[in-house]
Amino acid sequence: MITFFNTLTRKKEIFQPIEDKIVKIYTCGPTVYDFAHIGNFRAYIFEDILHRFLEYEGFTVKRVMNITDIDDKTIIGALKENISLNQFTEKYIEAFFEDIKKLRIKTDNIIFSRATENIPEMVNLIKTLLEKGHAYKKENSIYFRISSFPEYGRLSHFDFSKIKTGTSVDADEYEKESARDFVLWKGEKDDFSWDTEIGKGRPGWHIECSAMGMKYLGETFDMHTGGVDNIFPHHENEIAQCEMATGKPFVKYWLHCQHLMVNGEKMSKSKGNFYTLRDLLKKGYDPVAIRYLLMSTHYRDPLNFTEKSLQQAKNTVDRWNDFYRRIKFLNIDERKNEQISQQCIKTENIFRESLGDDLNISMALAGIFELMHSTNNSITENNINRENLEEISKIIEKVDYVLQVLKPFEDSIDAEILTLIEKREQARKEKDFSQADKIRSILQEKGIILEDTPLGPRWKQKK
RNA sequence: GGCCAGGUAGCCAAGAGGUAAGGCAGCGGUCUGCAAAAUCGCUAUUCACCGGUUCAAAUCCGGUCCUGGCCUCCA
Repeated sequence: MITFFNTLTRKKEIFQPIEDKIVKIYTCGPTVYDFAHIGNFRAYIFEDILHRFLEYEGFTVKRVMNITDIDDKTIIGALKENISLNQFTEKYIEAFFEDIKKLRIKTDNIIFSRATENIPEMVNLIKTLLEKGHAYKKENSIYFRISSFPEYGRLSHFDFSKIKTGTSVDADEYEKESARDFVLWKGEKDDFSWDTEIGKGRPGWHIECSAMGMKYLGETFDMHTGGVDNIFPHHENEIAQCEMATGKPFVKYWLHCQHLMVNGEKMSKSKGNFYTLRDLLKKGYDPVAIRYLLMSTHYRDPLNFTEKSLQQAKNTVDRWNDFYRRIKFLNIDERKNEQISQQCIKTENIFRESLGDDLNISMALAGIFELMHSTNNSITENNINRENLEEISKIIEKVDYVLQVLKPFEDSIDAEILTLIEKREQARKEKDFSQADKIRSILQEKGIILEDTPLGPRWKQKK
């Protein structure tokens, strides 16, 4: 059984996709006007875990992520640099893909959909809304008429009769019938316009996700995700647009992840308290550790980012990899340990049940640590055989499809370093420990860490 | 003001009526020529606070305090 917390009902619900074994997910993606910060990536990592877990559970996942390449910020950026919108957004799109690759966020089986490539779909949706009387034209812009959707506020659980309207009113929105009405189509006011059946202009923000979601996933689909800051107004507006246009429910499950905090405050561009992935990599942090840190707190809890936690995450990831390396290269074949075999089965069950419980990752990880613990114990007690080790590495590899913390083994090494390792072994045999230690520290400076095992020295790259 | 999330050891973090998982760091022991890795042991009578319900509460109820978010672009 899989359950997810649905923002719509504020409850954990049993997950039942509309079509058996197929899950259709729309995930809100980046606006490509700058490098994404790690708060943004927290959301993408959460979605990545969700996606990978559903695949792990045997679902076929059909997923769309939008790339918002037309909005005020991208336009301002392009104007500032005096280049075309495409030229401007292209470099941030590229950067985005570089970054998510480093964070091991999957890109296969995902449709990355650019707003600028889906203008006709948006125009069609707006046309439908106009025809049905849920939208109206004022000046050259088109607005959604909220009064025609009585359920407005269902997702955010706002009672609009009790809420004051926002104070800031956009200059091009003064003609709205009601202050809450939101723009579907912004009438032409600069060069960034499309000439369409509904007039010259460009799409509003909310319409793009609706149009692209329905284009690829249908009028009703399983899941829609994003950060909690998208609940209102973005996702609320999407529901309004889609359900008024199609007369059908838009999305079954809404999942939202909490913010990444810095010094107790939301990490955001406007506050200036953000780290980009690039900032952290420049400081020498390991992208896998960053992934681990961002995924190891439950997605619905706020996570306070500190470099100290990042260091902790790095140590944990190192331990994980040390363990994996250990069992892969261990040359031991004593008697089979039935308890370990049992525990392997148990570990996988815990992993599945925990992630199936609204992605309880702490619990899932704890299960793996228990297995590591017992395995190490069994190794010390010589109570383990090759078959056990294979069972264990199989589990570790399997869960790693979801977690993505294992690193490839270093398979090549300089001949020069190899010679140094041999020289040190020779020195140790001759009990010339000062020479041996000297070589060891030289190697360390070169980023090679030595471990002396009963079976001879083992080396690893310093991480 | 309305709505929402959260407050559990030095740090991170599970648990949601049955007597505090796990990780990191630290300390002590084993192993080692010394390290590293591994391992063993120790590290919250207590879960923001105050009442209440119960045989039993970190978990339920009432109240209080604190932090953050949304209500305007935002993952």
